[in-house]
Amino acid sequence: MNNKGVIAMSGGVDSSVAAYLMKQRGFDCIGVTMKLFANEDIGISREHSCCSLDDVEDARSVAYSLDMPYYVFNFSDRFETDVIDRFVHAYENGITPNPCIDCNRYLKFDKLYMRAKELDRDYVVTGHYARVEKGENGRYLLKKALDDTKDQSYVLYCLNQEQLSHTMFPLGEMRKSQAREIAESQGFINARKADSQDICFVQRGSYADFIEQYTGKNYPDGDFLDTNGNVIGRHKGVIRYTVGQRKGLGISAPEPLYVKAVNPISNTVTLSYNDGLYSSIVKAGDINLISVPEIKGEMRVKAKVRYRHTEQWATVTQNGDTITAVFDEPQRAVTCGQALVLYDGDIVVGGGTIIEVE
RNA sequence: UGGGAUAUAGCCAAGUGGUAAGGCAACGGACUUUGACUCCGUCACUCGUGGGUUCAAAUCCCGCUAUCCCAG
Repeated sequence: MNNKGVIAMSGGVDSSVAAYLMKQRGFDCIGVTMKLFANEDIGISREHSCCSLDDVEDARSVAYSLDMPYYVFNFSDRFETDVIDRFVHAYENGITPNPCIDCNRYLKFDKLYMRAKELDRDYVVTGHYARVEKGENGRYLLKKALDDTKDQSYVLYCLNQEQLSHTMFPLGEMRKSQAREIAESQGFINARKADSQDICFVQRGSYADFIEQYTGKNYPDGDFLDTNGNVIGRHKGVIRYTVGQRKGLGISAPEPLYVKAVNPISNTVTLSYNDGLYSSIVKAGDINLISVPEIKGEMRVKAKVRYRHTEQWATVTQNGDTITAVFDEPQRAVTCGQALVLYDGDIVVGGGTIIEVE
């Protein structure tokens, strides 16, 4: 292991501070911004995205002030195939993707990691709020950030042992406010920049508009169904709905209605009242286990079914490449395509993509 | 064209003489490095329509219109 790293710099505060901290620790780092999508030059400005080329100047400025070499890597091909296409296909199939997870899995900790190796650099460094530690059992552990209000371990559950052993998250022990203070004291141009949010490649308008533009397809109207199969209205195309959604249904009822299921085959969307949205059994596939090589028998964990979900007690079992979680309490609007991530205290046990909900 | 009932916001709906509740939907904002959820805010100078009574009418009276039901 050498002490050379590649810092993924988005142009935001966090990755800038991460770069600063690596320098403080005496690492030899270069700053890199991944160019992930095109169409930057047609006047679309995106202030709050995590990886827009508009942010390149900020990243470059910070790298310069840290006296750190800085490059832009064009990963837009890979981003299109591994993030955008997956995103689009998911919605077309009535499931709800989390593109941030794919971007981490395929871009930051795969493509970028490979590039780092080519450059004889052992570490990929990002501004994520999470921690990596070597466990007593010899495995590298992914742990929650100390600042649990900013914890991002959920979107990192895909990292395997090799990746974790070559990953550093300098902000994992830090509070967001501290990061801002450092950026401020260093005079970083982006010290007061707003936190990023929303899907970075959806420039403006809704993700559904993006999908229609991107594919050139038209997703036809169809029926809204109640839980008995009665037609109660018309939907505007299956890609515009996700389980648990309330807004935009346009149907008045005694109580708010929510999307219970999206069925692209029949081109229908089933609606129910809030009561009908709860489920206890969640099955996930395409799993990645971190703290243990496998789950033997039943394991008590806390689990999350979406990024911003407080962990809930569950009992999990593994069956090959799938895990099944039975929650102590039914969970609301568990959605296929989102990740099921398991925690043992601060430690990420592993996770997978939700493929079945009962 | 006999009888009865009902007309309040996009939808449902309270309000029977004292100056238009509430829910749903919609819209706006907050929250949030995924989609959602949630929270906060806005949303009838007006009660089918034309008259009348009254200090005061969505509320009472008369005509008209529309819709529904029962009879034919």
